[in-house]
Amino acid sequence: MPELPEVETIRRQLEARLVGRRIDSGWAFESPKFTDARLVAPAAINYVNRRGKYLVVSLDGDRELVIHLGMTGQLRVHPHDESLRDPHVRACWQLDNGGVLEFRDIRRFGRIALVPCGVYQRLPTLATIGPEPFDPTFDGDSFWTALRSSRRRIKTQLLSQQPIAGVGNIYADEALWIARVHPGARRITRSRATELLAALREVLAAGISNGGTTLRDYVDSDGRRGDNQNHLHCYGQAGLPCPRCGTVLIRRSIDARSSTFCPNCQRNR
DNA sequence: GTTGCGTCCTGGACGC
DNA sequence: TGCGTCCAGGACGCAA
Repeated sequence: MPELPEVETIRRQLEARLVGRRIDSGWAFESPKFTDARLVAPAAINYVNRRGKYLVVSLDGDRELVIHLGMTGQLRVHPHDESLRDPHVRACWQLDNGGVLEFRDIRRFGRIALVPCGVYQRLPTLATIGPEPFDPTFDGDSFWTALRSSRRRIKTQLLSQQPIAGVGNIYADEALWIARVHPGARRITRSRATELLAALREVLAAGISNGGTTLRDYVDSDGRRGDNQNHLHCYGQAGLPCPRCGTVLIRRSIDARSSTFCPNCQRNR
C-alpha cells in the first residue's frame, strides 16, 4: 500500500527516466478511473513531482498528469512494450525512446487524472491536502493547531491527509507508537503533537531510506521490493510483545480502519 | 460544516 | 480439492 515513502521512491526513479522524454500515445483500461490516460499524448514531460501520496507529472501545455497508486498500484518503465501481456495493467504510455511507462493495479483502487496545472477540484483529497511532513516551515505548533481544529480521532485525522500529507495506515501506527499516542484519542497536548510530528518524520524518513514497505504488492519502478517491513515496531505486530514495555500489542478497528497499538504505552487519557 | 460509515475492488488466507 | 466467506485499505459519496 503505497504511502509517502513508497511514492517518493518511485518518483525519484521516474524523474531520472522520464524528464525530457515525450509521450507519443496512451492506452487505458475501460474505467472512468483510468480513461484520462488516453488524453495525455502527445506531451513532453517537464517534471515528476509528488504531493502526499499523489504523483504529479508536469506536462507541456500547462497540464498535469496526477496518479494515485491506491492500494496495489505499480508504475514501471519497460524498455519495450510488454504491458498488454499482463491483465492487471490499467494504463500505459508509449515514450519517444521506445520505452513504455506502465500502470499496473490489481485492485483498481488507483486513479489517473489529467488536469490544468494546480486545478484539483476533481481530486478532493488533493485539493485540501495538508503540509508536506518535511516542509521546514511546518512545526509542532502548526500541527497541533491543525489537529485541534477537529474532534475526529487522531488516527482518522492522520489518514484524512488534512493535518499532514502522505501518511497511511502503516506509518500512522508506527508514529503513534513512537509518540505514545492512542490512535483513538480525540485530544492531544501541544508537546505530544510536537513529539508525534517528530515521530512521523522519523518513520517516513526511515521508510524512504529503506526503499519503502513491501507487505504484499509494493515494488518500486525497477520491480524491487522495499525493506522497511523488516524495521516495523508496531504495524502488523498484533499478538507480539511491545518492543518497549513487553505488553502484548493489540489490534482494534478505529473508524473502520485497523489499528495496532500498545494498550500500556499508548493509553487513551 | 462535521463526522462516521458504506462502497469500490481483487487476491490471499482460512475454514469446512 | 474445491467452494464460500472474510479481510486488507485510500479515497470518496452520502446520510445523520
